[in-house]
Amino acid sequence: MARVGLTVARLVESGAELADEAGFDAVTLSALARRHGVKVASLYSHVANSHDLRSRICLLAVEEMADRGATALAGRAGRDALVALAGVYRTYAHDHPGRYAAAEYRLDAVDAAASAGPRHAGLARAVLRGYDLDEPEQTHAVRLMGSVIRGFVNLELAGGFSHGEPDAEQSWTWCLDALDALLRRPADLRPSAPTTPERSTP
Amino acid sequence: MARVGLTVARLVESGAELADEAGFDAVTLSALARRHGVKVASLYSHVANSHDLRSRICLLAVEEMADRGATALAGRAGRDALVALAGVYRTYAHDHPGRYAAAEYRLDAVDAAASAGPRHAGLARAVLRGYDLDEPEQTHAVRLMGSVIRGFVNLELAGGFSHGEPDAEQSWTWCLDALDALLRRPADLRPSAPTTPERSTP
DNA sequence: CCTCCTAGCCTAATACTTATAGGCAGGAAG
DNA sequence: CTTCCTGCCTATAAGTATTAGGCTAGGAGG
Repeated sequence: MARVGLTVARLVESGAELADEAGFDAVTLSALARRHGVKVASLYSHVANSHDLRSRICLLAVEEMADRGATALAGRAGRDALVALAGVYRTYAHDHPGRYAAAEYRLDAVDAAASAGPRHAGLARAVLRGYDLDEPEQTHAVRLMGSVIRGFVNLELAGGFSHGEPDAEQSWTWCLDALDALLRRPADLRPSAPTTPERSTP
Repeated sequence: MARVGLTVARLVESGAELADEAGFDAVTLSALARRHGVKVASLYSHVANSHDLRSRICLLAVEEMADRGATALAGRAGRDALVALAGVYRTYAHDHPGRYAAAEYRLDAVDAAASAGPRHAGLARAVLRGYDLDEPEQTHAVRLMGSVIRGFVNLELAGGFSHGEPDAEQSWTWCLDALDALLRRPADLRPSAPTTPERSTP
């Protein structure tokens, strides 16, 4: 097919496309070889094995998301930034479900360190600059933010909200508003503030 | 091995054990047959195919979690209930990572409907009875709750919080406290209340 | 007691995916 | 021109999924 010759980059790219079309599980060396009109064994000159291929697609997805996140965050702050960043992940997941799934692929420690994982944490922290949170709390907030976004997107993609009255869109904005409100609050709302003394059920 | 003879139930159960030991991906008909000292073809008398097997394990996990959730919720309300239910999922995920992964397995619509998915929604709603939320918002809250829990657990399991200063445990209680505070608030904090007029960045 | 039937496991065969080893051809470098 | 190296190939082998068909022990019925 491709008269250009194979390349790691090209393989990873078409692997990502394949993932988006047929699911990340469908990303197989055989399928990829077929797609390039080439024998399976030939791929081993470019990637070490199928895990290597999948890892690279994972890295690609993580990078792409980080890039878009950085772009989206430019010139925004506060709630605006929060909504923008969260939107990036959700949109990416919708547009590229296979890549998004790839991004959750279990990397080994080496790749994980080299991955753009830290960049994402940086983006989250950038958003939080718009709210004033001190150090122990800021990390908690980063994690909460990540949890909400990832959890919502996963559930939505898994069809968890499919047959709901209020459509997912509304819940999405509601959740982000809630998150924003939460982060904006001074110490009174946030935990580690004195918890009200356990009112038990009426 | 097992002199008792195979059974769907037994296969699913040992499949779940296998998942916890070696990961859900390792749950294969061959592996299961090996584990039972039986030939692969024999399994086809009990399960339709490997997807069927995995689906059943998924259903098992979903059921088990729902059961534990229901138990945990008995006699609890408000924050107490929230913490208990969330704890059930997190603990289950830690104790049975393979089953937890199985629970995210993509079921086809038929199984999905029959699954205990609705039960989980019911549990979430039970928790929310401790807070007073009216209908459009209650659904949003159910989804937010689900997102936070699932997101946090997934990230934690994926090793996302591994090298953090504040350990995951602290972030977990912080997040739940935040969620509790958020749900407890009257209309003022919650969205759909008038949003402050977009203060842009300084 | 004998027959028959069935449940539960088996062998055999096919296909697909991963992986390794080694071969060949054509262009770049000397 | 010769050499070598890159990039693809064939051949081979192992693991998994799935189907077709066969064998057997043990219970139901006569």
